[in-house]
Amino acid sequence: MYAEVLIEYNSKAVDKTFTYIVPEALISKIKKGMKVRVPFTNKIINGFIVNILPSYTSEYDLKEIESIVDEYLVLNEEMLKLGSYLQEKTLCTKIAAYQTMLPSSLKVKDKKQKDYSKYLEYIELIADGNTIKEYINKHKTAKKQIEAINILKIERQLKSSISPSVVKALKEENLITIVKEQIYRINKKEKEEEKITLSKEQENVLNAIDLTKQDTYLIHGVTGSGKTEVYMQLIDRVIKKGKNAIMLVPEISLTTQIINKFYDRFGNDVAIFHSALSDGEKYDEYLKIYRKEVHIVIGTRSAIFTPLDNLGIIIIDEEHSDTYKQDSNPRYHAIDMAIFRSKYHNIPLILGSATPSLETMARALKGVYKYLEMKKRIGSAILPKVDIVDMSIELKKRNVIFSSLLKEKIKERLEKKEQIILLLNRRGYSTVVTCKNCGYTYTCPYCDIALTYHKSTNNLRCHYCGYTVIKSDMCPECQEKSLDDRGLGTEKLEQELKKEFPNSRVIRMDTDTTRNKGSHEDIINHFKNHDYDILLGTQMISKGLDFPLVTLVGIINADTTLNMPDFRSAERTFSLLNQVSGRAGRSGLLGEVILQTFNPDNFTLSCVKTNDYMRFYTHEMSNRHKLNYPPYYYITSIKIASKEYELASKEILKVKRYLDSNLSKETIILGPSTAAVFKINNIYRFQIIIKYKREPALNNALKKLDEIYMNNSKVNIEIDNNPLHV
DNA sequence: AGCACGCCGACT
DNA sequence: GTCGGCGTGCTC
Repeated sequence: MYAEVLIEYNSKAVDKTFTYIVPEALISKIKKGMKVRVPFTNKIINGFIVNILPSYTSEYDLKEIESIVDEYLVLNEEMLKLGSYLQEKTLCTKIAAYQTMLPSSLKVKDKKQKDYSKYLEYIELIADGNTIKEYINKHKTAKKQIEAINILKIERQLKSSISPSVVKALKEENLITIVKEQIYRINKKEKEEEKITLSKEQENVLNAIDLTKQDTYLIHGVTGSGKTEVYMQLIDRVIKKGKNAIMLVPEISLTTQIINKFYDRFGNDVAIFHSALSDGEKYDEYLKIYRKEVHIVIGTRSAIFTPLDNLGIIIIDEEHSDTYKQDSNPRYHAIDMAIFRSKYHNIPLILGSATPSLETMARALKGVYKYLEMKKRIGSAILPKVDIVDMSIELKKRNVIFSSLLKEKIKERLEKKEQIILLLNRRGYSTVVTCKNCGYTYTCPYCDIALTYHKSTNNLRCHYCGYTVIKSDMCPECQEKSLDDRGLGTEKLEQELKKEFPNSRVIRMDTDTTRNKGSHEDIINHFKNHDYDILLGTQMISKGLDFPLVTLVGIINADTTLNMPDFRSAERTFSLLNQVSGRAGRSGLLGEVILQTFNPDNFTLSCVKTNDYMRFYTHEMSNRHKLNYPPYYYITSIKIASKEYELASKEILKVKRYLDSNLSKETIILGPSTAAVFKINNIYRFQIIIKYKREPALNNALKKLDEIYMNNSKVNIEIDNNPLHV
């Protein structure tokens, strides 16, 4: 017997199968999808069996498989197919595709698999009554030992509860034994039964979903409309049919409240997966799945690969979230993988959001996805009232950070003992130049995106098409010397807040204050307990949080996201502001939102004010149509990276020429231009953007380009299909 | 990826 | 005359 094996070297040069002889001893055990160790050149390394051949003839002198890594760790047929789909979609190596499908703790690092299992050790009495009596009579002076024996007669004890010297003595006499029991790090929670009455809208959505066949549904429900309850009802029905469910959430640490709801409802039937788990915790959760002890998996992006068989439903909450696209290789989108799996199992895929991505919405309106709507908040809660404040007027009153209105409202809430959330989305990595006086931002006349400032050359560039303009000292709009390329940060805001409201209790949540494990949860719990009055933070405060006492949301500067140099900045702004606004007034109390901006007439912001997704959608779609952006066109970005500036700029031109002559006339090839992050670690990056509606030649062209640079150590190529950030 | 082989420059 | 630079190609 022979086996085709993929070598665990993530390199294009060895991205093919190598055939090995299956030794006699392994023939009965070997399976497709198994991880094995094989001799390769002069080393023993890991590999994956992707195929088994009864016979094989070769000019090579074939070697034998050395051993099996783990008999139980087998990628099933579905996973093998999903892997090759992933590879095809992202052009990554085959081995990288399979590796991303396994949790990192189960990847074999080097020689030996580490034992991640966690145990509790118990001491049990094993000797019979007579032996014990004899022993006690012989050792009347050993008080501690006798005491231990008497306790153990009643019940076995944790090893740690008895002194090691006593244990040693009793063990030597064979009176006791030590039993190791594996435990899970994340433990069972008891179910809490509660009576649920569904709203009419929730009922309607549930009834519209057919669990017996594949369909992709979009549940478009406003914040607080009770989508989570719908998910739980669906999962409940699926489990009752004896099937399993996967639910993806954007970031678990930010959605602890949802997780807790699931624990309350389903108890120990839930396994969770996210990057903040330790390797051991991941191993335990994986084991629960492997042992078929759980029916529900909740996790972030990579949880779409959990090898649950007999799937009954896949749910993707907050489907518009950027976190579902991996921004390193392989650059896959969880929704694509979910569609593949739902088709494989012939089961429904549920996409849920208050602000669906334009791509998803367009598909829903075209009937590709089934569209379900939830327009009302549950119970007595109504959507908050949104006020827009023009900061350029406030600036003249010397209100740099807080407008008079926001100050007044904060004071009011503090007096009423209600809570406040303040959002300050710190400027991203791109340097966008804005006028502090009038809010003017440099934008590209051709691509309608913000230009990026390059300090070294003092000019502004469009990294889509390469348009360049010199930065002037004065604002081209209002002629004031007030152009600024830096923004206000959360830390500064916290200080200002304490100055302005010295008696308020302020807690800050951003990447700096949440670095430690569990700190997210701590902050959320403290705020929920009303230990603090004001929660201030970046966009991580916008997701899935439910604080009944929050009645005011302040958006310090709505322009930071609006001005990101990306064609999706309006969409992201709408989604972010809509979500954070949705944090206000979730119980009976009326919520209010104060939105500070230099662009009070901005269309996106006006849609946030009226909470009008459809108006935003229609307008933004016509923009996308005019400028040939998704969902009207697909986008693929190609980046060339090299330590040598000259070489990189020369190679990107070659790529451009290649594409020009190999792609159809209808396809738009933009650039080359400098990439958004042009120079990191002394590596220069140039990029080309391809926009196309239908381009059958594209995949082959990309594969060719990939091959050309495969063995080039000086130049690297990065290809991203449907990039999130261009 | 990792390693061997191989073909040209500056040294004991 | 040799040591070593890294470019090229191969690994079942």
